Amino acid sequence: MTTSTRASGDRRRATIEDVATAAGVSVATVSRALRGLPNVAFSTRELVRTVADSLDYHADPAAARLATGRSRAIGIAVPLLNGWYFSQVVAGAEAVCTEAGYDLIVMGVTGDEARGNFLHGRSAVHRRVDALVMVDIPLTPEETEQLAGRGLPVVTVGGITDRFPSVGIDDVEVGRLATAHLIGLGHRRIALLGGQPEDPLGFDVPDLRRHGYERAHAEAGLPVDPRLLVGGNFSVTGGYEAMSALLGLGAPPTAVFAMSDEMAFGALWALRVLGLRAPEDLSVIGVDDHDVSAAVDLTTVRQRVADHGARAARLLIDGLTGATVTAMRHQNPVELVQRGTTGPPTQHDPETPRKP
Amino acid sequence: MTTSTRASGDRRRATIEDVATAAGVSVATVSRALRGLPNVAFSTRELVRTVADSLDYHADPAAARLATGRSRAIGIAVPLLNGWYFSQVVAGAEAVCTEAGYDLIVMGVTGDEARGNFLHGRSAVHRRVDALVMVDIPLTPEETEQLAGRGLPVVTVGGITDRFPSVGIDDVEVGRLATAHLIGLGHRRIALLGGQPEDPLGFDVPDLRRHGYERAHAEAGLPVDPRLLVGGNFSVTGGYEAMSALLGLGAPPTAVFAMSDEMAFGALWALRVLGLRAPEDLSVIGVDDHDVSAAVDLTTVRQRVADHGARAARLLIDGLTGATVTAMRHQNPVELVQRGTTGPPTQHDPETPRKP
DNA sequence: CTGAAAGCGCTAACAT
DNA sequence: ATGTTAGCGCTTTCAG
Repeated sequence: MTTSTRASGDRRRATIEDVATAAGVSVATVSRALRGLPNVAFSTRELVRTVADSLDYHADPAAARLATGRSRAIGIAVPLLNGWYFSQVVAGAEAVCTEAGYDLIVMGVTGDEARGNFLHGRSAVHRRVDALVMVDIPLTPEETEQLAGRGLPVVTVGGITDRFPSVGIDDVEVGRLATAHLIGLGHRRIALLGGQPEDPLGFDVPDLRRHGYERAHAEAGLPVDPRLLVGGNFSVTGGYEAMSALLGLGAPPTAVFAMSDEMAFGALWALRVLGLRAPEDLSVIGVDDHDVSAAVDLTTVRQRVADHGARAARLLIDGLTGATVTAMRHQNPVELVQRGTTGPPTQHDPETPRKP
Repeated sequence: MTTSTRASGDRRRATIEDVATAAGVSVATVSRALRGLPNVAFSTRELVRTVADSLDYHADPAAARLATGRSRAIGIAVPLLNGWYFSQVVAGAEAVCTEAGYDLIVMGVTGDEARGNFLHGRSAVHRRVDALVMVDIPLTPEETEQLAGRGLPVVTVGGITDRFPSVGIDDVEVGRLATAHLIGLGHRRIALLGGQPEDPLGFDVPDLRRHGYERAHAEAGLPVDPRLLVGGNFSVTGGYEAMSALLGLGAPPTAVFAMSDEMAFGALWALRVLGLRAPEDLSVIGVDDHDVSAAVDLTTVRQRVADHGARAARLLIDGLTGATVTAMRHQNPVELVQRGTTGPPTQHDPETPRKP
């Protein structure tokens, strides 16, 4: 075969000089004309455009970057690119960037080591991007400072720092809303599927949602049973395992609030395996309104995830183009979407429906 | 508030000159030392490294790109970044790129207009990336030529061209495998949930899988009922709608082969809404082995999606670093994962289980 | 083994 | 309105 590395039509790309020569003007004029700068005669501009087109000329971004200091690229750092939530955020950001003529550079930042590299130097952050969106990357105060010290505009999605604007939702409210829904239905033993118990640093979304869960209990004058708080790793299998464990408890819950729909899917899976059903045997509520949530009739707290990414990108691009960012926190609304996996608790003895 | 656009510690970044001066050597030596080039005294190299570190120096990628012509970035073009399949591919590519020290620039290319812009010029393809992976972007022969003419290494994922290496699966086999499974179970009226009937250009995965579906029928001596071939748009809701329509047919199918798990989820959804169940009332099989497929017990044809992206990136990076790409098509294996949504057809009158 | 210097392609003063 | 020119920060001959 032929290696695609050596393609055929490898004719040298046109440079600004080629255009200038062909159009009979100077390179400066070409630059001005093509970028829509003032002080170019209409006819000249037209001419230059035509010539440039015919030569399929486009300014080399690296050269432009070197000369201007701006790269027209924004970076987006996400832990684990797979996972519905993150891909939605990236999709939202991508749409805005593309439409604004910015490139989007995605960087997976998973684990402490990657975060170190990332924050340190070698990574793409360096001078490749004009701005950065950090999606739920936990940052220590020192790291925050360090990043801020880079002089790079940053917007976070999800987490909140005291240095950068952020976009996200009221996570406490999410937890409260979901839990109150369950309590309102009559549930008293409500399990919580959250992040890892040993979550290293302050990725605080799980904590906030748990606060909401606790608050709802407090508002209803209900106690929280700590044995009902388990980690589900925000994944389908994590939810499955956590739910399986919960169902093995002496006094299992009658409902579960999963902090993400993917964990809720895992919970439903665990129920099915044991021959149990939602909401008859146990109610399940998630968070996100994942694409397949409607398909499995999952009650959930919807958030407009793609919009988080879009707003973050918009904020950054607007800031880059001179606008002043006006608020620190950009809160998106959440909404309870009541579907079929939640209902009143059944009155049968909770001990009965163990593994058939 | 303070706009993050004007950050504080905006001290000028160290340049190679700064390092050279501080180390008392020339910039050329710094360049050589830092990039591990030969002909640098061990002690000099150590010195330069230390100084560079202490100055937090990192070569400006744009300047390096300008001088070398290489950007250490690869682009990945995907139609719609959301969607499980694409985000998996991107995740796979991202992992390889990060580990190889390449940036990954994602570009959403949806619709003809975007494809035009993309292939033409303005987009990031231009000189920003050293190589490009095109994920299921339909290309006319002319577009293929045009792209090849750019002299940019390209690898496609999914689709096959006669110009670029590609990675993917045997889509005909996927269709055959899924359909044969159903036929083996005793099904005779098997519906097909595929792409859009009016699919503009040759995004040919749906066609190939349909061929497999037809082949399985042929091998079993079974006829294909064209009324059972419907488009599901590769989305959950598309699958839902298509399945709903199928169930309204005078003689509904007893099984359905959905070309993606997401459509299969939609099909299951439609069944549930009508009070039907899989596999009792109708068997459902998908393709992908989506994260939630196990959770809903969906039988499917598994493909290692993230690996597609990883291999594509690997191929490109290896090619960039001098290796010769050895094959045109890199086929990943597929595998039937038998779960609970497929079973023998029920013998009751197919007319009976209409909407209760 | 190391240094000097010529670019890479573009932008941004500064002329004119 | 347009042209000249000095960089931007790095790599890479070519000398030594």
